[in-house]
Formats: sequence, structure tokens, C-alpha cells
Amino acid sequence: MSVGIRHDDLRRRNRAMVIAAVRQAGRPSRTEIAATTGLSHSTISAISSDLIGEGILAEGKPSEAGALKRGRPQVGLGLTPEAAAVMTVVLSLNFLSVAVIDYAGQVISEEQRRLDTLTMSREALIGECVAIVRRRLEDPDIDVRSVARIALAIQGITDTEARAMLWSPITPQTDIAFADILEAEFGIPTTMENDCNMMAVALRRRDPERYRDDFIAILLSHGIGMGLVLKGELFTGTHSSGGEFGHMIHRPGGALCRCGRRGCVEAYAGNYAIWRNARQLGEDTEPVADVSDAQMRALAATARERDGPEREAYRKAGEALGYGLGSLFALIDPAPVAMVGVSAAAFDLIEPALREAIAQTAGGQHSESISFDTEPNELPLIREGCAMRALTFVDQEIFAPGVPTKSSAGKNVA
Amino acid sequence: MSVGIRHDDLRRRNRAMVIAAVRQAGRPSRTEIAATTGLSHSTISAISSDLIGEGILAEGKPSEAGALKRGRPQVGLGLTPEAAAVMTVVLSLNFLSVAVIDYAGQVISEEQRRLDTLTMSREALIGECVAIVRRRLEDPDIDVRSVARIALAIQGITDTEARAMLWSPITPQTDIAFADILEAEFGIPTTMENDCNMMAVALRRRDPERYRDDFIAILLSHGIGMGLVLKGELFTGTHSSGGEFGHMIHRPGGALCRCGRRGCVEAYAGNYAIWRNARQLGEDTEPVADVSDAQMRALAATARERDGPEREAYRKAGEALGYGLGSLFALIDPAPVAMVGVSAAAFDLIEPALREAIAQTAGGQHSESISFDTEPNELPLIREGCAMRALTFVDQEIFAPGVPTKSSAGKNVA
DNA sequence: AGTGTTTTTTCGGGGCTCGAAAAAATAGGG
DNA sequence: CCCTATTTTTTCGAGCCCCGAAAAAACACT
Repeated sequence: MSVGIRHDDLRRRNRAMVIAAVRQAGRPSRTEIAATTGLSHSTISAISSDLIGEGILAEGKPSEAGALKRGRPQVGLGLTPEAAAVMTVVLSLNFLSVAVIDYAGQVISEEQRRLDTLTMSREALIGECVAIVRRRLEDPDIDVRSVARIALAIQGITDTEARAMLWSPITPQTDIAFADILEAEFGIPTTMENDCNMMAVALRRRDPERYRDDFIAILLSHGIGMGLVLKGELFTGTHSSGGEFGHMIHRPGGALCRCGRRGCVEAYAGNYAIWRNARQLGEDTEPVADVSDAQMRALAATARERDGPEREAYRKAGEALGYGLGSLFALIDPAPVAMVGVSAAAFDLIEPALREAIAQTAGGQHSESISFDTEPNELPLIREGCAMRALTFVDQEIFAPGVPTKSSAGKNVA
Repeated sequence: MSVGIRHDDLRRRNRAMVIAAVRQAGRPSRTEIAATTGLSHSTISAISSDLIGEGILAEGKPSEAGALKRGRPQVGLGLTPEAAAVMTVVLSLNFLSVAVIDYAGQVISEEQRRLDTLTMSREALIGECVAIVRRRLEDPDIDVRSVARIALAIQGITDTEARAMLWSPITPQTDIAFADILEAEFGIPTTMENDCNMMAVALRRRDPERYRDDFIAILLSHGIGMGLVLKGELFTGTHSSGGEFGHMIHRPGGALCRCGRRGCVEAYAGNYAIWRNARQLGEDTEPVADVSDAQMRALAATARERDGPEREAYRKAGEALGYGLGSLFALIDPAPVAMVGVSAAAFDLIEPALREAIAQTAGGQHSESISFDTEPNELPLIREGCAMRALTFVDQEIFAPGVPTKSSAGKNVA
């Protein structure tokens, strides 16, 4: 039973709404905010006056500068960069990247490091993360007290509570509660996010026209990951980050997957699988640990050049992705797809077989509404999504506190 | 951008909350309602006083009669049966079933009819539905004006707006806007629902302990259908009723499915597929139109008796369902499953292969939390779910009007 | 009949949003 | 240069809503 709405929640919810409207629109006028939120001008006036008084918003020129209309000119409201800061930590294969971002979304400090994540001990991995965060916090440009939230993204499976990494392909270690560790170390609220989910968050922000309420972001990298937005909300599994598209079964008992099982989509479409097929190594061959981006690009170039095992490998990848998407579309209906990652640059090699496969499935019947977009570089997307995620937390939980979030369940006080 | 909360919405939302609490609890006292909704006693007192004045609620003895506690005894609040009525129409293979249900959920009039849905013309099918509804509305026991809502459930695909049947296995006809037709004919708001979704709604009501926030109802019948509840809400596709579990691809290019494609789960686990395999007819054999429940039960009996093609047919069904569920669980994480329909009575034959298959998938890693329940008779479930769905509409849209529902999107008034 | 206990109602207070009207700020026109 | 039309923003009073505390109600127990 969902919980009733208390009277005090009203203002908090509407405050959050106003902040969200400003973050989305950039520098909207009060009138624009009233229009998008559906609240009255008087309410917007009152709330924005509060927010300005608290230093969260500041007045400035409106975004659409040119519009010289008659009448009193609009006053733009923007987020105050100094109101807060957040930190993003992106941990990917052999690479650790950290940034501090001001409340308006601008990067104010960053650092990147190469690591050998596959061989590092648990302690070393945690230690590197803690150390890099500490170094950024000690940056003289940063006011430590203003850093209100850390969002840490990792390839792999995270828990629903956004506290821990359960499993990741970038390290043999499992069950590391990064969020708890960083929180204990620095006293800053921290969440643990799945990289593909962050890609989806960033895509929506980048192109809200195309990626609005329902869309799919697929990471074509060493493994296959997915971020799914349904009905305007990030879709996660009920226990974990879910959306393990790469481990849907394409062929029962088929090719050996990195996860140890057989026939997963990833075992045909992951970089290691394309590599394995291109080398004609046989489907039982143990997946290689890593294939460099350069190697993959060379593979794609060869596949474009001549009709050999390389081209066939991409065809098989397309087929697996197509059948997988077809099954997915049978469940959720077709939606726009973004292909992200190094193999997205080879999407021309993948697409024909993919479309052919999808046409064989129930999802293919609405194939007109399936469109693909590609983005070869996943890291900037993940960083951007992470920043948005952390900033949204600040918007909601610090500057409009007390609003019941998804996680707080209604309890029966017996 | 989600829309702000207007001041007037508050009361409406909380009214809806109180009605929902009463419907769920049966005859709760005001104190119990206050506890479940989290609202104060004074608010509950005011709202329930309104609702009693409007004839929606009525006082009576509390549900837990025995509890002779000290102090002022609780006064139970119950839904007034006469406050409204709803109608359920369930259209399934060769069968049409209608019931009128009072506001408290009791059946007050019903009628069932055998039809030959597979051969009927579009006009005849619509005509039968309209006629049976008209007859029930003319029942002298029924006050036509009190019938506030009709919910019509059908096997097959419906659109997200709950207006039309897009496709159904029970008739060659497609795209029948039943909701619009009945609404135009009788002037009563009508919705079109998917049968498996209604099963899920009913399961949650029947056993809220087991079927709470995340669960799956699978219909094992001539075809394979699914109703999915995630995070406490019925999950539907973005365009259609979605959840076409039966048409996820089990084996690319595999057995011929009733939908014309190949390798769907249904092509191994639907009644016609089990029948086809038991008769060793080959996977390319055109699916038969119908297999009677008696024939299926005989098949299951034979399979239990001896290790022959019948047993192998059930094994294959289990394997397909297991791999399908495995892929589904990879996306949404494991959840309790209810197997409904005639083949659920043969679940003992299906389960071993199903569990073996699921253990081969990514979803199998949390296999301890996967549990199956069976219910051989789907019709009562569908009817019950339909009634709940219609009553909930009355609760929300008639007795607490103006609450923004999921369907009403926030519009930018530019 | 009195006392204790629990439920329900009443009442006043504080907040919130809204609509209307006023104030503010500017462009255009004479 | 001043006045008017226009648009944005603020102000103000009214109406609701919810809450907490206290009072009232309704019973069991002694």
C-alpha cells in the first residue's frame, strides 16, 4: 500500500520540481518554469525566491538571448555553480578516471590513471580508488566541504541499493562495497552505479528528442552491456542492476561465454567472441582477457576489405544481437537503440545480419520504429551520466530534502 | 518533465489512498487506515466522513471480530456494495463469459456462452459481445445507471491505451477496438485488457504475501502468455500489452510457431507444440488449431506412465520455458512464478527439464529465490483480475476524480 | 458506578497554492 | 521625450489541507 501524501511534502516536491526544471532547461525564466511544471506563477515566484535566498539559484540573462519581445524581459534563472559539487569515479578495464563537477555541471578538476585491474588485489584496487579520490579532494581549487556526493560507475553488476559491485569483468574480485568504503573514508554520500545505466542517463540528457521515455543503450565492448529506460525511468533488476542483455541465451548450449555459461549473446557479439570467430578458434576456446581497441579496428578494416572469417565473425555478432533484441522487443516493444563502444564503429558490418535476425522475431513486426544510432566512445558518456546522477541526488536529497524516493518503502506501523 | 503537484490534488490523492486501503483490508477501522496510509487520524476521520456522506463507505463491525480488547471498540469501514457496479467480459477460445460485480466485489449477475470464435466473422464476434453485455444490463437485478465501468479481457495483444485488441489467437480477426465499440454502444467507460495481466492482478490480490512487488504469471495453454508485475506495477510494453514471453526466441530458426515465425518458446511449450512433439510430427508441422484440455490431460497421463515421446515432449517444453525464463531473469532478476493453465497440471513433467535449463543461464545463479506455484484453471483468475481492474478504475477515476494517472502526460503549455 | 483504555472527533494553527491585481520593466509610437 | 501596450514578476487575500493536542465517545474490567 503506497503511503499518503503529507501536507509538508508538497513544498518539497515542488521545490525539487523547480530545480529539475532549471537543470533541464538551462536558464529558464520563471514563466517558463511555471509552464513546464504546471504550477502557478505565484508558486514559482515564491519557490524561486527561496532558492535564490539559499544560494541554489541565481538570476541572469535568459537563455534565448536574442528574443527581443515587447514587455518586461524575462529574467533567466540558473543553477549556482558554487552551490555544491559532486565527484564522479569511473572504473573500467585498466583505467580509472575521476572528476569533480560543480553544481552547474562544469568539470573543475579531473585525473585519470592507467591500472592493471585484472591482476590487482582487492586491497590495491580499493586503495587506488580511495587514493585518487583523496588527491582530487585535496586539490586547492576544490572546497572539500562543497562536495556533496560521489557517484562511482563500474562495468558489471551492482546491487539495487547502489552500494556495492557484485561482479565485474574488469577484476577477479567480487562483492566490493565501494559505496560504503568511500562513504566511510570521506564522509561523503556515495552511490555505486552500473556503467551502461549511466550511458543511458547521459544519452537522455544529450538528445532528449530521441531518447525520451523508452530507449536502449547497448555497450558493444569486450562484453555486452545494456542500459534500459522504460516509461521515463531507468530500468533495473529487482535485486541487482539487472539488464544483463549480454547474458540472454542466444543458442542453448552454444558458444562458450566469459561468464562460464554457453550460448549467451555476448559469446557471439563481445569483442573476444568476434576475435575468436575471426581467428576461427572454435566456440569452445577460452575467451581472451582483452582485445585492444586497435586490434578490433584492424579486424573491422579487414572485414570490410574482404569476405573472410572476419566478416563472418561480425555477421554472427549481428545475428546474436538481432535475436537478442528480438526477444527483448517481444517483452518491452521496440524502442530506439544506441550502440556504444568500439564495436559500434563497426556497426556497418553488424547491421545487415542484425536486421535480418530481428525480422525473424516477434519484435520485428514493428521494425519501422527500430532505429540505431552509434557512438564509439563510451567513457565520456559514462562520465556525463555519472555526473548527472550525482547532481540529481544533490537536487533531490540535499536541496529538497524529505521527498520520499523510490527506495523508501511505506511501512505499516502496526 | 513531470508535472508539479497542485494543492487540490492532495485531497484527491489521499481520498484514493483511503479507498484503496479499505478495498485491500476489507473492513479496516479508521485507526488501521491511518497506520497503513501514514496519514494522521484527523485526516482519515475527515476523509472517511466525506466518503460515508457520499455513500461510498459505510460503517459496520470491524473485520477481526473476536478481538475483545479494552477501550472503545473499532468501527469497521467497508465499501458500500450499492455505490457502483462494474462489468467484466472475458473472451477466450470458443468461450464468452460476462459478470456484473457490485462495488464490494460480489458477483450479482453472470452469463456464459460457447462460441466458435475461430470461424466467426468480425461482425458476429462483436455482435455476440455487445448482445451479451446488453442482456446483462437488462437484468432486472441490475441498475444500469450504477454500472460505471466495463473491463474486457482477451487472450492476445492489446494496445497500451487499453482500447483495442490488436491480435489474438482466438480469432483470425485483428484490430478490433472493443473498448471503443462497447463504450459507444452503452455509454459506459470500457477498457481492453490482456488476459495474463489480469491473472497477475488476481494473483496479487489472492496471495499478497507471495505475489507482492515482483512476480511472473505464465499461462501454459494453447499459447504461452505472461503477466509481469515489477516494482509493484503491472509491466506492459511501450506500445502494446507487451510481455510476449511466448515469442522470445528459444532456438533461432527452430520449430514452427503459431505466429508464423520459428523457434519461439511457444513453439516448444504451447499445447499444440507438446501435442506435435508427442505425436512425433516434426517441428515443421503446421500447428493444430486446438487441443482439448481432456486430450492434454490424457497426454500428461501417458507421459507419467511411460518414457516415450510424450514424456520427451514435456521435457522439451520444460527446456524451452527454462531457457526463456533464464533470459527473462537475466533482464529482470528472478522472481516468484505462477504457472497457470491446463499444462500447469503437468508441471511435474515440465519442472525437471525447466530447472536444468535455467541452471544453464545467467538467471540461474540466484536459483534459490525461484519458486513455482501452479494453478490449472485460468478463467476464474482472469475474471477476478478483470473485476479488480474495473473496480480500481471506479475507485480512482470516479470516487477520487482528477488524480493524474499514468496515462495523463504533463504537457508543456508553450 | 467508577476507572482505565482505546478509538474517533473536534478545534486551532500553520502552510501551501491559487487567482487577481498590482508593480515592474521594456518596446514602439507619436 | 513621454505615453501606452505588452509581458513578466511580485504581492496579497482567500481557501484548503493536514497535523497535533485535547476532548469526547464507547466499551471492559473491577
